[in-house]
Amino acid sequence: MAKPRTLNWQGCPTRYAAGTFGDKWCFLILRDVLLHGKRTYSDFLNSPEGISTNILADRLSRLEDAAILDRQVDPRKASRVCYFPTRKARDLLPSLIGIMVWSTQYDEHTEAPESFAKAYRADPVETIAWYEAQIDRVDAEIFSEAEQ
Amino acid sequence: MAKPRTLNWQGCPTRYAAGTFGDKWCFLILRDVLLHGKRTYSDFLNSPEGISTNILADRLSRLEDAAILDRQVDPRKASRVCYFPTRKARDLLPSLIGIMVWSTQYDEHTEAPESFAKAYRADPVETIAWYEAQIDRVDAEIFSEAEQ
DNA sequence: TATTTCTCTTGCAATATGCAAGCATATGGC
DNA sequence: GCCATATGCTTGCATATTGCAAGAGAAATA
Repeated sequence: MAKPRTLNWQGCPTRYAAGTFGDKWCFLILRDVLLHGKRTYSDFLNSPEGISTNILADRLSRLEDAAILDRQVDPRKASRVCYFPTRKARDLLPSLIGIMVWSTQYDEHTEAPESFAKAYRADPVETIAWYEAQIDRVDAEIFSEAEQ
Repeated sequence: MAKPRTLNWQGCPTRYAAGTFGDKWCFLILRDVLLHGKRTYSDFLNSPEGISTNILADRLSRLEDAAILDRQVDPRKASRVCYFPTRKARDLLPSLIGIMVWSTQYDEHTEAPESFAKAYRADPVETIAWYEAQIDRVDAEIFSEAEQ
C-alpha cells in the first residue's frame, strides 16, 4: 500500500502549499536543503531534530514527486544519493526566510543572531540572492569534486 | 491527558515556526483568519476542507497558546466565540501571501486569478497593506455591530 | 419553558509516526 | 574476486494522532 498524497488539495493556493510541504518534517528538510547545504539522506538524518528513517524516506519521496527535490545518484559516489533543490524549491526561499525572521522576532529563546533579521530588513533582495548563491556553490562543488 | 506541545522546539527559527503552525490545519486556519475574514469556530468548521471538530478545537487552542489568535466571547452574541488574529499572526501575512503566489505559479490547477500574483509582484507592500486593512475592517465591524 | 445555536468533549476505529531491525546496492581493501 | 563497510532505504510493531459520530453544556430565541 502507499500514497494517495495530495489528493485534490489543489486549487486554493494555501491548501496547495499545505498539501505539498505543510508539515513539520518537510519544513525542516526545506531548511536543510535551502539553507544548510544538506543534500544526502544521511545529511538530513543527522539533523538535530532526529527524524526517523521511514518518515525521512517518505517525505523525500513526496518532495521529489512535487518536483521540489531532484533525486540523483551522487556523482562522487554511486552508493549515495543527492537531493538537489529545484527552482520550485528555491522560489520558496523568500517566504522561508520571511518566516525565519518572524520566528527570530517572536521566539524568546531564538538562537538566531540579531544580525540575521537586521540584514534581511536592510536589504531583503540582497539577502535572498546571497542564499541562492550559496545553493549554487554547494551544488557546483559536488559536481566538481566528482571530476577528480 | 493533554498537550506537551512545542516541547523545546524553540531556538532554531525554522523549527520554531514548524512547531508553532507547521501543519496543514494551522495553515488553513491562518488563511481563514488572515485572508477570508473568518473569526468564529463555525466559520472555520465550514471551510471546504472539512476539518473535524476535535482537531479544530485542538488547533485553535494551540494557536491561542502561541499568541497567534486572541480568543474572546463574541461581543455580538455571548454564546459565540471570536478568534482574532494578533499582531504576531498579522506579521505572517507577507510570508503567507508569498507562499500563495508561489502556489499560484506552480499549481497547474490553481484557482487563483492571474491578477493576484500580478498585483503582488507589482507592489507587494501595497498588497499586504490592503489585506491588513481588510482585517481591521472585519474586526471593527464585529464590535460596531455589537453596539447596536 | 422548550427549542435551537454554538462551542466544544468523548469514545472508538483508522491512520500516521517512532523505533529497532534488517535488506540491497555500491564501495573499498585485500 | 571476496568480504567488510557505507549508504539508502523497507519492514514490523508499539504508540500517538486523526477522523468520525454522538452528545454535553451554555446562551439565545421562540
